[in-house]
Amino acid sequence: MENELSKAERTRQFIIERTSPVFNKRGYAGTSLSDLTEATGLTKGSIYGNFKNKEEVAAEVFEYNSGKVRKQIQERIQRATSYHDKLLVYAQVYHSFTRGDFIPGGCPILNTAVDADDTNPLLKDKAARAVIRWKTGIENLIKAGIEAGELKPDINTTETALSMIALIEGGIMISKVTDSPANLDIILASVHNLVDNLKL
Amino acid sequence: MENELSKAERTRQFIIERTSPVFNKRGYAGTSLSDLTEATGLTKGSIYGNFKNKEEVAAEVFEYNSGKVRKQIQERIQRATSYHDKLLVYAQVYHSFTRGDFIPGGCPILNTAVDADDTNPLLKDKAARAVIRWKTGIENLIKAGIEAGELKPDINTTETALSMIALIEGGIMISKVTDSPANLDIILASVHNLVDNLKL
DNA sequence: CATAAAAAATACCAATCGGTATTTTTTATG
DNA sequence: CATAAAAAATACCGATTGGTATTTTTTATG
Repeated sequence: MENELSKAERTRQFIIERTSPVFNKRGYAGTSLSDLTEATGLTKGSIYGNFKNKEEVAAEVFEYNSGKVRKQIQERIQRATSYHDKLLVYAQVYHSFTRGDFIPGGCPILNTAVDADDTNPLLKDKAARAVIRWKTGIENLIKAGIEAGELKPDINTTETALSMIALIEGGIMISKVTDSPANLDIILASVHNLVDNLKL
Repeated sequence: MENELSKAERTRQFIIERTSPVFNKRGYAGTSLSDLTEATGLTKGSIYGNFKNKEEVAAEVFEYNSGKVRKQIQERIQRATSYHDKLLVYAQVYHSFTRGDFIPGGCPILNTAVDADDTNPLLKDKAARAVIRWKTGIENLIKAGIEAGELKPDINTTETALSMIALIEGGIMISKVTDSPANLDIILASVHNLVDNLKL
């Protein structure tokens, strides 16, 4: 085997990529094996040769989708110079997310959390870890901004982080269900304002 | 027929009440006909004698669940005297919602919106209307509070209403998936603060 | 208390569900 | 280019899906 990725690994990746919008739109119970064969052009035998079961595909699809969002955000945060601008990234990226088809079906964390919290412990745990990782990331940015003398030293970091995430996720839900990207913009303006108020 | 409610109407109501937690927890696709017969103790024939299909049960269950939440909130808002206190109700009621089993499965608007927005137009529309009704209700409270000389006259009512809803719904998602009611409390403190800042 | 209507249960349907065992095809390598 | 291993397709499984037609039971009323 000369290739950097084995055939099996490439097919796994192929299945994940092709089925990722299906799981994100239809949820775990709403996605059937025939949805997977249809999306990939492969047969059930081939899919079950590469994954243990439907749940394993869904789990890897979640990692793929949430990782895609996270990397995009991280990239923009790294490019931003001030901590204020880094935090503002969150008020900006979701604007474009909801318009184009960067992630068809919307935020995978929101979708998976709501889909799985009463039904699928594995997926629920993955969604929970994604939320906590996100929260910790924001908290660390705020703390670093405070230490850099850029942000107010008395900020409640946890409350700020949780509120930013809640605003964004709630905003995505509202804008998607009402078919109104403008509703998300309005809520993102609220996030923008919240971040502005952190400045010294 | 002497009774105020016909037998058929009583059975319909019985089916709705018994299956409401199932739909709210498992979602539309995740709820099967046998879940419905199990929850009610009735047979498929009986259920289909009272409802056109599964979708009609789910639709009425959503109205039942969301109406239950709405009525509870309306009651508390009516009891509050100032507009400030009326708005604060939103920062208070969800505290208890997430703890006890007032609505097993969490907020039906959030659940149905995320569950249905890419799959079921009927349920999506019902969830959207519930969101818009909620938003309008908050906007009207703020406007009335301004006219009463109780709140700042330059409040962006739409932004405030949408942000409150987003915070609450995002907060419910976060607290449920992380199994941490405390996370919701923290976010509700943010809602409280937001409402306080509306005061003159 | 007979009777008719309404409601619920029974019995059934084709289609699809998630999953597996086996066969065929593709792939890499000596 | 033969060969063995890996991957994909085929064929199959019992169970369950949403839904319906029919029969039985319950209910209200004259």
